[in-house]
Amino acid sequence: MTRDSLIRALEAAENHCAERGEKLTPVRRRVLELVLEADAPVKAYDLLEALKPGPGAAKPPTVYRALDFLMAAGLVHKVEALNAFVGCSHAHDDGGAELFICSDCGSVEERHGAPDPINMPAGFVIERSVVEHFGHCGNCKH
Amino acid sequence: MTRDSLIRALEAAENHCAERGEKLTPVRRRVLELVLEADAPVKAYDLLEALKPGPGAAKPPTVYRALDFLMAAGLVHKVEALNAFVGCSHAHDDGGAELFICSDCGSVEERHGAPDPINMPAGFVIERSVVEHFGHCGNCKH
DNA sequence: TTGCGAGCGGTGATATTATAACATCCTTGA
DNA sequence: TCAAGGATGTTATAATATCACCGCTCGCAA
Repeated sequence: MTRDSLIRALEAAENHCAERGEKLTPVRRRVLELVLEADAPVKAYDLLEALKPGPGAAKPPTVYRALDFLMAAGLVHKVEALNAFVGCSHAHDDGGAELFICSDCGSVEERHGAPDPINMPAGFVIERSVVEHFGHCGNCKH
Repeated sequence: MTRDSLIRALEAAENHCAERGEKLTPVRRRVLELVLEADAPVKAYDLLEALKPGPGAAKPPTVYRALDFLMAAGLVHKVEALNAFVGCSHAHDDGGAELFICSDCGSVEERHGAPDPINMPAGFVIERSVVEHFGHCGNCKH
């Protein structure tokens, strides 16, 4: 992600939060920035490290609270199978995304609006879906 | 799961391992039994508890090794979003399953053979997919 | 101005999940 | 018998996540 698009994404995030009547506070903004800067899913404790260049080091709850907020706002997604987080420049309030994660370069592509699965058990009503595909992206193909 | 079908599942698992040139040892068998008995995803440390009625209590690596083996054999699946495990009476060597998990009663239904996602990024080759749907099953529907 | 309440973040402790590293034991086959 | 491999036992620790409590600040209304 280029410097420019990062700045644009942060502004968009700011607006997105404002629309929801919420605040993108400095901590939240900084965490989002770190997640967006990364070119791969980021671990919570790596964020923690990145946040503590000064003496008043951030503690785990700070990071997890920021991540919870950002996830609720649709600005960040959790990669459940990795216990890691990815940023998402185009916020959406719809539920989960479908993620394509390259095991070689770590890049993540996000898709939305997949149709309901076929073969769904009778009567089942989906509330939240976790869909994560691991493999090799076009650039890293073997 | 009824007592009878549990026994049949364990026998099938035994055969399945034998076909693969592997052994369903007592620890592995006991772990599989506990996972199958549960009517909801089970946590590794709950298995650990269940395994230590005696003085020679099981330690975490024991459980995780058994789970790793069972997952490799396709007898158990991990629910990534819950850090929990579900048994699977009909072993399959194909990759991941598509799971439908009821948030009310904890029941898990498993499906296979979903088509490749539409909208896949160009050139992406999927190696492993994690697909977990959370919601309400037919019996618990609101 | 004062007092209140909500939201946010700081802090210390702790819970939960998972693995590393090494020792022991048992089976199998040369 | 002996070596090799695999399975398990054991101790310790790493990695991930949450709890509970505190104090700050801001907006608002009495």
